[in-house]
Amino acid sequence: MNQTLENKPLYEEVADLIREKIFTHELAPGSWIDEKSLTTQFGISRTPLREAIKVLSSEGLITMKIRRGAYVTEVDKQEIAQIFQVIALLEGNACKVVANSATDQQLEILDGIHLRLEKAAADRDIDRFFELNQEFHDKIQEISGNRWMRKVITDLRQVLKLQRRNSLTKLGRLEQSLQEHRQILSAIIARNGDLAQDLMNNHLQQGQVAAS
Amino acid sequence: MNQTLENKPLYEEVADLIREKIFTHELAPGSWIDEKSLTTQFGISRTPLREAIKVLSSEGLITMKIRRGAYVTEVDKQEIAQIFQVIALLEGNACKVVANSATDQQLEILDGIHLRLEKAAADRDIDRFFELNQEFHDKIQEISGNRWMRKVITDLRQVLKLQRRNSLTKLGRLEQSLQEHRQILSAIIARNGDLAQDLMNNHLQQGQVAAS
DNA sequence: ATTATGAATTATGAATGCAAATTTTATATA
DNA sequence: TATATAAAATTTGCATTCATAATTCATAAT
Repeated sequence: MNQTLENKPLYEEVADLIREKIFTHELAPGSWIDEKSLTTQFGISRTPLREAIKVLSSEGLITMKIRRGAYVTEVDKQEIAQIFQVIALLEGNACKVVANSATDQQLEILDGIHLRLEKAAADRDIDRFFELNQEFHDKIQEISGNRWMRKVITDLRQVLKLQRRNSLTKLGRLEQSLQEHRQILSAIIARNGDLAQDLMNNHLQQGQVAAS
Repeated sequence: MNQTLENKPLYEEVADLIREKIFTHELAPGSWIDEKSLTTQFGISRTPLREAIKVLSSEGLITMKIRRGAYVTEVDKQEIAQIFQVIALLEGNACKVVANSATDQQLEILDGIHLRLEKAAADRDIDRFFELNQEFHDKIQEISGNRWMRKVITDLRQVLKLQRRNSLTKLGRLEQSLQEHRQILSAIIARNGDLAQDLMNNHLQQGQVAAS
């Protein structure tokens, strides 16, 4: 009966907080992680902090140097390109799976998200656009149903977020991106798996170019 | 001048040790990780042990339950299939890249590994066969040059190793596997990227079937 | 005999303590 | 002034300690 009501272990909350700091560049790539500073900032001891650092390290967000502390990972352009390549491959495949095997109901949900995405774009509501853009991609992965692929994509996207200038930031690219989403969705609804795959793959490769 | 000669931080060594225990099923899937037992076994304190556990947890090898310890992850058949799917997709792509852009020298190295693989198979040297099989796959990934793809594959392969009955264990499958490697290598050497991709993809999907 | 209650034990999560290594600062030497 | 050296301060890695939650065990009630 006693369902553990507890929230989260402290080290996970701390990991979340540090992730935020990294993504906002309050902790910029290459910068040193000051344990003492963070413990006083969070009002905790070093133990859960160091556990959090280890987690972030194995996620690739933090790089540890032996006996000289932890640093925010720096990713160069080439690595960004490599990560995009992997994500494009995986999300492309997810699109194919969705096109080939999603239920009509699922496609309706996807269509709904896209509709709201169009609306946000029309309203020039950038934040909402980003949010729904993410939701669109997420939903495709969810429908495709491969938990592990999803985990991989999530982890890699996280590493991409290390760079400040993310894709799609330019308004022009936004318009282009929307156009591409339309095509992807059409291909999926038309049950054209191969086309959907190619389009998504291309869509993500485009994003990479825009980011550089 | 002072190149840090130090080996590894303790928590990493401990993580390696626990990984071994997990792969040999000395710590079987679902079993509880007894911290006290491990600390006495390794002659260390709980701090580095718990850091190691956190790392293994974010690798997916260990699952933490709040306030009730860590357990070796159990993966069901469906998840194994999903992981295989992702690996097949990635390694297939790696093959394509290699076929399309490897230097002749690199192909010779690959050919050399395959030769030794044939030899091991002829000698019925199973251990050596496994080793070289792994090396063949690794080398393809190395040549394809995508560091992040490699990391993803390595991590996923690790999770696959949670199940005892791995692919290729049957001798019959070994013969079949060798045959498939031959074809893959041929396609690569023939610079037929699409074929190489399909063959590798298939090769890995076959492995999955054999594992079930 | 079976279930419920509470005390004793054990395990987890987190803070603190300590030794060794690194970095910084101060001082001496060329 | 620039460089080398030594002392001081900081930081890291790991061990230990402590509070609280979970489990086990013993006892009592039905």
